[in-house]
Amino acid sequence: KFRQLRDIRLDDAGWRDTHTERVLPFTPLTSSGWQDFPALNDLMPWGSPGIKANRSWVCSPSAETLRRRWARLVREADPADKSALFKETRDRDLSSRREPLPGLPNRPRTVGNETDTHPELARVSLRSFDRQWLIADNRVLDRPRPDLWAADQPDQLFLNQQSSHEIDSGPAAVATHLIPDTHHFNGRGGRVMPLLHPDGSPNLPAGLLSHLSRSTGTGPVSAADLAAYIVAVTAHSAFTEHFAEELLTPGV
DNA sequence: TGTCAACACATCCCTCTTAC
DNA sequence: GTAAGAGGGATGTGTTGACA
Repeated sequence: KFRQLRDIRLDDAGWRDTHTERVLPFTPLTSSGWQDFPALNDLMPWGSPGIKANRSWVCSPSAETLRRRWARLVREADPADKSALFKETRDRDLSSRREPLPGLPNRPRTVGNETDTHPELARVSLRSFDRQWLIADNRVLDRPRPDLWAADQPDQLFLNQQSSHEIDSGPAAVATHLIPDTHHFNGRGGRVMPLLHPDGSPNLPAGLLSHLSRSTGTGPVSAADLAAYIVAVTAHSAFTEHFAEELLTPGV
């Protein structure tokens, strides 16, 4: 039923997906049925890497620990010590000014001039099945991914696939309702595909749900139904073992 | 139109831990 | 002791948007 969604042609540069115009590496034809299925990117076109703080102190299993760290940073009077505590990088330093993340309060001061000792905290998915607290502040996150924060909503579901490294065991995709870290999948990158856009509309090709509703004959198919189906098919080791050779090229 | 800063993405490197 | 994997972080390259 999905076959018509994947239409790949050969050109001078390699295999090109005619829907996304993405050039794919040469891969041999297989008898596993891999080519018969759509890529996850085809079903959920919008994706993003997860958040990347580039400093470990902003994340902890304990919210109280983060409050203590933040208060210690804000109260530090020595500029050198404050800089060391903060761990300045190319993208964030004590003088950085940033727009607030969607849905979070504005903090107009730089971290260097901050006086509020109460940080904004959020639950995030640091690794698969590893939920932790994060200081949800654009001034301390090198790659905060504002789009993901904008898409955070009660019915949201983030699917995550390994997009940059091969996998040879375990599930080929994982799901979480919390905003994932960039290394959420297995500590090695991964691409996050939200089920819903920031405006609440499904992150699916136009007409897909109605097509599935008609072709399956099971009644209305919702975005959540499709996400559950994707997880049921891909998020277990049997899928990875069956398509082990194909998964040497990252992407599900 | 050119410059610059911010951002996106991928990749590489270093350190530490764990298994053998 | 050594190799492999995991985790954290730096950085190269390209894109985009603001602004002079």
